[in-house]
Amino acid sequence: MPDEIPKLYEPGKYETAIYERWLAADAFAAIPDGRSDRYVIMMPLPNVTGALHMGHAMDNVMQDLLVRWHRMTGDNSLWMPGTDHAGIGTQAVVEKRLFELEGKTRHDLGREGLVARIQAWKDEYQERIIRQQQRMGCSCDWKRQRFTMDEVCARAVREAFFRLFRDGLIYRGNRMVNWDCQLQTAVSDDEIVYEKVKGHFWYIRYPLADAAPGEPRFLTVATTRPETMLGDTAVAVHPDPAGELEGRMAALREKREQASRKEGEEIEAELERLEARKADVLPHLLRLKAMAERGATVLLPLVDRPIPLILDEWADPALGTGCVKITPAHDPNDYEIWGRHKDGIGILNILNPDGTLNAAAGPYAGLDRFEARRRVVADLTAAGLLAEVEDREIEIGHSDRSKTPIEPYISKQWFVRMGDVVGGIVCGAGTSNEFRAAGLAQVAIDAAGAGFSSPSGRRLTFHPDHARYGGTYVNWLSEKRDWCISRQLWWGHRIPIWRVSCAAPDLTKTVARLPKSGADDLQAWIADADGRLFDLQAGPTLDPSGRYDILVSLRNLAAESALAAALAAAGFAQDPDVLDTWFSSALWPFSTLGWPDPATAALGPGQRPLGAVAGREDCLSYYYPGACLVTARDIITLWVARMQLMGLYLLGDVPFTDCFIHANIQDGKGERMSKSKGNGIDPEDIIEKYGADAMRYVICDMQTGTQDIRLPVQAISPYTGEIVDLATAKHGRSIFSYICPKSGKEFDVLGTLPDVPMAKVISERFELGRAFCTKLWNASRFALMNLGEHAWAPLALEALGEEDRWILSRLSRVAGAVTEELRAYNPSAALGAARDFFWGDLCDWYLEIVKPRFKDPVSAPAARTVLAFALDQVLRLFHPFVPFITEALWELLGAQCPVRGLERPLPGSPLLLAAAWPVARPEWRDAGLEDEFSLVQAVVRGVREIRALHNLPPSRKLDALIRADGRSAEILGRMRHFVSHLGALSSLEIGPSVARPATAVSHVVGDMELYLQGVIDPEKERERLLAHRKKLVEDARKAETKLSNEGFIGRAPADIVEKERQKLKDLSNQIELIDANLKSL
RNA sequence: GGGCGGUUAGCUCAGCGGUAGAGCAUCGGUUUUACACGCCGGUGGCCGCAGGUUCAAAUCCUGCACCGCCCA
Repeated sequence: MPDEIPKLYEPGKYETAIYERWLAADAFAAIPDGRSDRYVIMMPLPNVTGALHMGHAMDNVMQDLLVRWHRMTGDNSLWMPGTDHAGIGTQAVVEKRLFELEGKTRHDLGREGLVARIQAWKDEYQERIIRQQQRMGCSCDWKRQRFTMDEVCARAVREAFFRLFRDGLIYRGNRMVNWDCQLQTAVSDDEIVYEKVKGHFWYIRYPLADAAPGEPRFLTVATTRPETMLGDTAVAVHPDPAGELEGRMAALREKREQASRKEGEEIEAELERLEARKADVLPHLLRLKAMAERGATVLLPLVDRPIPLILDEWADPALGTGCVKITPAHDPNDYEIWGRHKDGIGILNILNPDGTLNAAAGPYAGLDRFEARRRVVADLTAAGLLAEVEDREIEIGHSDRSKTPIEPYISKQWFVRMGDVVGGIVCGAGTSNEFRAAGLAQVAIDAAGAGFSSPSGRRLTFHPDHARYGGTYVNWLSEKRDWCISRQLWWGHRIPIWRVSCAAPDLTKTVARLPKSGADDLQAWIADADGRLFDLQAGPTLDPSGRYDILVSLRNLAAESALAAALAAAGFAQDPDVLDTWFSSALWPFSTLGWPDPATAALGPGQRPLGAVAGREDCLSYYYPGACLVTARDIITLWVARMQLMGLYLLGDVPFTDCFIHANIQDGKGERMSKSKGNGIDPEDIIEKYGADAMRYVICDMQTGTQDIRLPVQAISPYTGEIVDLATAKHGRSIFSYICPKSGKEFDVLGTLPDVPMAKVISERFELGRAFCTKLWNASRFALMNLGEHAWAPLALEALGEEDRWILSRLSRVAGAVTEELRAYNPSAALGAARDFFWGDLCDWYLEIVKPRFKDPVSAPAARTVLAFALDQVLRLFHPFVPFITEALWELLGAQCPVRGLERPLPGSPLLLAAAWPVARPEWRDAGLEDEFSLVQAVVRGVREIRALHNLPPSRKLDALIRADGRSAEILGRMRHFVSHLGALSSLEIGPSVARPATAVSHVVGDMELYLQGVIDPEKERERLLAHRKKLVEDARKAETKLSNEGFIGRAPADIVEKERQKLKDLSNQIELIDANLKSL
């Protein structure tokens, strides 16, 4: 049987079958049982926007590593998989395709039609994503797979929204958004592309309404968007222009002191410019400031609307005219200024959602925004109010989807109140974990602090650098900015609010029409324009001239079907918006487990039940809170923080206690890898070329700490099949296409050019992983070939050879080290420790030493027992990193050698996935023996070095003598057969008085000297000795310097000083020996 | 503009007070019956720059330069 094992491991032949065996055994299943140790990972749900790339592979492999390890340690382990509907992202790609392929907009399809299209897209990509994850080897419990819009998740979203709303933590208010006038929707910041375009800076003169004699009659403002003047509600000047200029200049003078010459010139020029402004502009600004202080007004041209002249530091006296127009409804900065001066200035929206001007624009109403600009400029020119026009390059944000310029636009949005609230909030209301907190953000901040105490006693820790990532988390949360949760989309969870707007006197009448039944499932508030909430009875106490909203939230679908019709009859309409995707993903750690009621969760066919079954707890109480969240840095604020505050608020406990932040993957140029940039790698391409384990191995090896990873990428030419380095290849006609250097033909890495073949993007870095798998395969193959018809029998440690005890000592050490490194979230170090043991100790030394024993009937059985045991442990240690190949070898080892162990048989397992994790055996540790072995290794390395230098192949046996005494002589004598065998020696003499034969070359190893006969090139030998001597002398000189330093002798710890003395002594001895050898050459 | 990182061998990265490391690449040697995707042995570093703290600095502190990321 072992003879049939092929020399090369071909992953493609094993991976699918092994994964299917795991699935058939339901080996990833997580079911509550009597174990109190449990390990829960909630997968950071990938978007269904597109397929996974290497960044996801990193994320998934890290999770699989942790969960497989914990499963082997005996924890009841759940890895919950799932996908995210990714509202804006998915709707955007589908709408974009719809337009490109069919020329249709979403309005042509209607809400239901579009949602059906997106659903189809989601089905396709969800399937693809799961396939990718399964090919990577992810050991998720697929029978718990969720999608954020599943019924079970939707119910949780609804319940969470209802509770927040009931507790007054949700409101509707104004917000400036990026508005796409063509698609008539708000778009997120990352969907805006900024382009430099040629534009103008228009200088407009505004008359001052009530200038006294000696006061200026005009002021000038500058703008790139003159039509927005129609929405101006103020003009601002700096409150202390003189002081500001002086301060600016003082700072520059100070900087000039230390600046380089070139910088100094620049600073000098700037100082001169400011000096000039003091003369030209400042007097004017000072007069304007005085006017502002007495409440002067500006008469807005073209519409003759009086607006106040105000004081605000945003108006920079060092720039432009020093005056700025304030258009709060159409500029984000101005909107902030409005926030600071709410009592003094108004806010005026002049745009309709389609980009035409509305009634507030007076005579310009109905014009398109671009036409309005032309008309405004023409009219200002005619009125003689256009002081100047300057050409200028402007950065303009364009919608990535419609390619039209984005407008800053005020709109009504829904918010979650993040700040502290009067009276605080109740967390975990109605649970045994109930406690009070100041507010949502604050409780999430507290949970990451050392002093946090909640009823559960758990808190959140980041790895591998809590100070850094905890800082990111706390800093962001500390802003306590309200969370905008509404999106003007059709794909997502509809906001469960019905509302009607009415005048204050009508409030009582409308409130009376609200349905009476099911009051527990209905929460209603009266809200004013700023989002302030009032009791339903508050109507008579409110400003009678105001308009108010009545907001109603229905708790669940049952309430909706019972009450929605009555609401509609009372004039209420459901809000058309959907919730931010992060709202549903924030609930992921418990919505997936059936919160608020696992017993009644609506699951898909074939899914595992969530409620209590046959004496077992329900899944929510068993698996919440989870253990670890695995993700990348950029998700800390978006998602980690939101999950924390939702978990704390709704369940009274952190959703997970540990958050492992892994690296991001960049390409060879340091750019973040993404498929849309053309530098992304599809994990399936790597798996096909190198194997899933090779990919996983390299990913684990790269995850060293907090450092992002550069992964240079290459393409496989579709013409020649050769590998093309994308960093150096010439581009074709697009930046995503390249020229194959051999064939001169063009290929494409994105698949966007229909007539150009697509190339797969890979990275040669994965060769390393493939080499490792081959090594593991072959070492196992060798073991299996030599284990023979091995009948297991117990073995006492004393019955073993020195090499046996040595490898067991090393094994015990490494089992502890791998575990420690995994605990410290250091996969690279864990893998490195296992690899060094396996490749270095086991393959390079132990296997080489025991080879002869397999032919010796006396010493073979012990060697076989130890080897089978070592291989068993190695496979277990590597399994979480490289699960497929180890599982395949486990089966072969089990067939060859079903019982393994030393003093007693190890507990077996048909599947390695379910086998027990190795534990360190302190009683096997033998530090003395390891030291002795190091000495033997040093001697063997000495022999090899001389062989290499003098071109003496191992086939040529050498005669060797070693001058050694005391302990060294004893050790070498005892292990002389290792030296003979590994050094390929024909004879070996060891002793204190061994003399150097005249024809021999000599090598100093510690306090010993090694003589090898039959070496002939004295010149090479001389060079080698001199080089060695040089290094020793250099080290000795350093040591001498140190030891002659009184500070060192006096202040360094005694053991350090002693070590240095010993070192110098050793070095001096070695130099003496080398000198003697040089002389005798 | 604010915050957080990074800069160590040709490349990708460890090390984070006590003699500069790994893998890949490179250069020799090696087809010895597990493995040439292997084995054996080399070469290669003012640890970004400038100051400081310390008996001792790649490691701690300050400043500068360059490169990233996040937020405005």
